[in-house]
Amino acid sequence: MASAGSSTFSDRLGGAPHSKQSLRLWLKLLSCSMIVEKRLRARLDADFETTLPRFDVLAALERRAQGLKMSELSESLMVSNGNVTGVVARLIEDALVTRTVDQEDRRSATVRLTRKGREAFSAMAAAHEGWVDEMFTDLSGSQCDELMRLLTHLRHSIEAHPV
Amino acid sequence: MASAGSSTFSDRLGGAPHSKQSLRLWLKLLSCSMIVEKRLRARLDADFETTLPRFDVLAALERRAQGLKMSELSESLMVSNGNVTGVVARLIEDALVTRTVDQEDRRSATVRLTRKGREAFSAMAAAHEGWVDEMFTDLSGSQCDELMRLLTHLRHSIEAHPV
DNA sequence: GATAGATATTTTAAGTGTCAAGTATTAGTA
DNA sequence: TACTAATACTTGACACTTAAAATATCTATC
Repeated sequence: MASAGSSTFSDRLGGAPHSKQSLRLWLKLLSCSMIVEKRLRARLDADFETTLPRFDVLAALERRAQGLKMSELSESLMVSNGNVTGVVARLIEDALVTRTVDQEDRRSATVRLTRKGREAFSAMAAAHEGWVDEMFTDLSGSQCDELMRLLTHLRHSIEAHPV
Repeated sequence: MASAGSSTFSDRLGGAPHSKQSLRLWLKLLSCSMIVEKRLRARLDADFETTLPRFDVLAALERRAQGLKMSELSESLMVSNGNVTGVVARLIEDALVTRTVDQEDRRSATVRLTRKGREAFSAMAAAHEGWVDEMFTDLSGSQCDELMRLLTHLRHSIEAHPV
């Protein structure tokens, strides 16, 4: 009693095939994340005249007083090396970070927050947390937990199935 | 018996305050969507020598045989007008779409898939659906449903609370 | 020590994205 | 009809993004 094509059991019960369901879920996930991202970008621009990538770099640095190498930054932010070069260059212009060539290994450089950078970031971070909290307000604590659990599961699935 | 700061009931039971929980959830959501997006971009590039924005434009057009205005495209893709201009220009170079000035209103133009565009898209769409399905494989149908339900709820929350 | 290969980063070229300003056209109105 | 305002879109300036090539430096080996 094989079913046609690649469809499975659930088809015959009127459910969409898994691939269609996955696709719809992916589009929903993407749209949620795009909307939130757009909001955050707009607020960072309006309230702090800065951008999300700049904020992300500051956030990564804030967690490490001893600074981060360029390559650690790009790995932690999941972006390319060349990308970080540009963003950091603009942060240096604004005196929010410093870039020091490592004397043990002169190929590599360490990026650190300046005092001004730390102060600017702490104001932004508080506002950022507030914006997210506001947007997520209608999710109860247990709904957040459940969503977190399912997304963790999803990430495992993604990582277990590199396409 | 007021709690300190802006924390509420749930704090005292050892849970994180809602804002921290929201923030963690947001970062998880973002990372899932970034990973999937990166995978899709890489596969579109490797298998079809194209990009996600191009694919998105073709997908929007494929649903409407009569074509879409530039402004309908930009609204449907949630990007700016100027952005669509560039992507469409490159699709025209590849003869995947046409752009026709409307004779009733010569300010506006309609973009349509060519036969070549339709054929190219249908191959890409099938592959795209397969990639997503593969990455989401470990989510059961009911987990997909639950995730979809929670994300819909989240989107309502976001839209009800414009920051 | 010289030289080959590995590593850390920057540079380059092309695409994507925004906003603001500009252009062309249409619609409304005195 | 002429003038104003609104609309649809493009252009320009800048930021972000990537992959690939280039640069600088270090490491290992002969």
